[in-house]
Amino acid sequence: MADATMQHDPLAGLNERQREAVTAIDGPVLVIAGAGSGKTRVLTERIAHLLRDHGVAPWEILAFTFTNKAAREMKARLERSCPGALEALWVGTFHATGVRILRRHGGASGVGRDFSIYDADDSLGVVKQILSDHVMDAQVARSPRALRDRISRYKNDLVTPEQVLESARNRIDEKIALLYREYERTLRRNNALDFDDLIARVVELFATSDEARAAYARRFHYILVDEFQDTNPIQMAMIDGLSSHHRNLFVVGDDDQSIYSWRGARVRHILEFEDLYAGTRVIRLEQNYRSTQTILDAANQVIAHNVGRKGKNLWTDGERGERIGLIASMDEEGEAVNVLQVVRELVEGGVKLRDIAVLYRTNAQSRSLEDVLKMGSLPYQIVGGVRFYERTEVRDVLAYCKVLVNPADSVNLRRIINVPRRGIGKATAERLEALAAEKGTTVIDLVRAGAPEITGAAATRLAEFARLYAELERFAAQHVAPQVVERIVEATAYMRHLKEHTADHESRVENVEEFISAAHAFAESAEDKSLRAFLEEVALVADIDAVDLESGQLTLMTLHNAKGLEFDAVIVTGLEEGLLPHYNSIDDAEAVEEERRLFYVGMTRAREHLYLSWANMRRRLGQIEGGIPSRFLHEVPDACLAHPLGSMVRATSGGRGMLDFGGDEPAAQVHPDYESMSQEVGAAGATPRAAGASGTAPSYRVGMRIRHRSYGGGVVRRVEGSGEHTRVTVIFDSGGERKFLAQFAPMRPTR
DNA sequence: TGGTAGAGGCTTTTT
DNA sequence: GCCTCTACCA
Repeated sequence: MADATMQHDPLAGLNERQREAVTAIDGPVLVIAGAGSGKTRVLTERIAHLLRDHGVAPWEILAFTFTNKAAREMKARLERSCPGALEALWVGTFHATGVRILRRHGGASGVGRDFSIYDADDSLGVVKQILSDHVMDAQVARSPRALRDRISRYKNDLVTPEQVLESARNRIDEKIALLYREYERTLRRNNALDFDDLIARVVELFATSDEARAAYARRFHYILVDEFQDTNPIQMAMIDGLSSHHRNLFVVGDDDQSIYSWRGARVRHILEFEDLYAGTRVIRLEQNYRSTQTILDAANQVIAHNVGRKGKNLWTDGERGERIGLIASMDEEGEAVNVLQVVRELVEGGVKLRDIAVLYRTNAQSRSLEDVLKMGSLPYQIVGGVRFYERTEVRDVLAYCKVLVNPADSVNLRRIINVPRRGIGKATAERLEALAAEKGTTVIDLVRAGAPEITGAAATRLAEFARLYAELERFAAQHVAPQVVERIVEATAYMRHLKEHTADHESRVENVEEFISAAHAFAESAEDKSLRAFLEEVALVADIDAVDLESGQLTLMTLHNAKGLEFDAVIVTGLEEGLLPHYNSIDDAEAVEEERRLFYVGMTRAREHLYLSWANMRRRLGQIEGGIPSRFLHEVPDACLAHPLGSMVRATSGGRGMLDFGGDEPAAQVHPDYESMSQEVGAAGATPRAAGASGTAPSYRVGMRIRHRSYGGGVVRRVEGSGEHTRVTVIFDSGGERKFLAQFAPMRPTR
């Protein structure tokens, strides 16, 4: 063991508190880990310490992370510090771990081992199907989405349909309880589990079979939980079922970073952990290794406005650092242009593009940023928004896969039975479903059996579909995931369907191709290359899992997605009343505190440079609304700001125009003199500012020949807008057509 | 049964 | 402002 320690000492380079956390082996431990205090490191080193210095076997350890990405990274780090034998170590999200347990315990969870995993969209399909099959109160049926969310909340709070029914106070509540019950039945009939079930069924399994529970509790001697502040009751029940026996439960979290209460997470779990687990050792990590003192001071001051917290104060040995920049803009487009300008200045100042993040409260805010970025030449990646696997064309192909793996899946069968169109209309589909219900069989079995009740033209078409399905089924039985996916696309002539029936078929075809590539990529790395395994991976991936922070691109994402990440420079945008804090939270003191935590999470992502941005006007749902600078801005001490907030607010409140910051200033500073800034504002319409200090952008005319740094020569086809909003559409000699923002595009006229 | 146009909802955040 | 669903007609 001495040798092992020589190779890698898990305790080297840790501070006293971190060391204490790593070496507190037995019994419950609660680590309150402030932002940037090295909690990931503590978690990994603790596992390494258990493995190397305490003779713990890898299969005795179970660690829960918040994302698959975090799990992957933790495993990679461990592979470096203690190579080998990590196969047996369980590190994953609650959902992924739930699936692992449920696949092993097949029937115990009320579904077969080959169950489908329903995502939010599938669940919504179930709710809609129930609403259309059963005549429901108009009031109940109004919002299927809200109903689905409500069912999800019930499940996360361990509330059964029966309990909802008992506590129902009116007819509507009763109807909802019945709908919830029917939803659960439908899922079982379809041999499907939704996201919440992946954890709920494990809890149920533990409750009904003490044998199963004890087997896991005995196996996993050491349980670790990351991001503990974001666990919800059902996850807590799972943790408790696994650890109540030996009580070797190590949880790490930060009550100030609890931002998932809407998903049922309870800060209570961290605040009351000591009461739940008697004899808990509490360790606080408050030394921050990430941010400058200025950023920490600002974040500390902001979060101090919250009442419901344990209280902590982050400090650092490091530099005071530069002050926080403010970006005030006229509207969201101006904000986007200013943000791009600041990014350019940062890059000129030596910050790498991949170390810069632009954060926002809602996905919708990414649009204006993206519009501007598209026309510039900065490579960027957007995390989230319309998710890849939620696109119609991808879901269609996915639905074929799901039905092939689990033929009882009537929701997805309904999706594909007439896609591409094959003349099996709504009437026939509903007839089949009614027949199946009547006979106590499944739709697919009726299709396979040829359903004698269906006659005429519909019968012929149904027979054709049955033939197609049988062929795919035969093929799927003998081939791996990528081959099956390709076969589906081919046999259904899906690409032709896209070309004939959709307007934007080019990008749709690309998406389907990307889906096929994803299947190939999966098959290259996965051990189990089956379609079922592929579907499982697809179901559990989150957008953030795919983010490549090494890719050299600027990253745009929501504040929620930024949790756990860090960047040299962070720009938090949309700091306006109504956006941050959001409208839906503004009237509720507790909800506002969560919004403040969200802001706090955003601020503490930054290592050196932090910018806060707001706009005076913003389009929301097609309406233009006035933006009042967020109350949170006023909570940042003036001493931390590069400019007094008051002057910046006054400068923009008249709505005179977009503020422009001088390109000659060092990266961290906004324009030093707001008076001169205002003058520039007045002139902004006439003379666009070029990026950096290179003077004004060239003026473009239609027909002019240009040369672009990346795309080469081309001809100007259109010129729109004026001043810094000027957009130029260029047809390149290489064939492509592109649109640029004149002031930023690296191109010039050639004659 | 399939195509189209208009209405209506949505957007807070996601495993 | 955009997407999805519904109603109605061919």
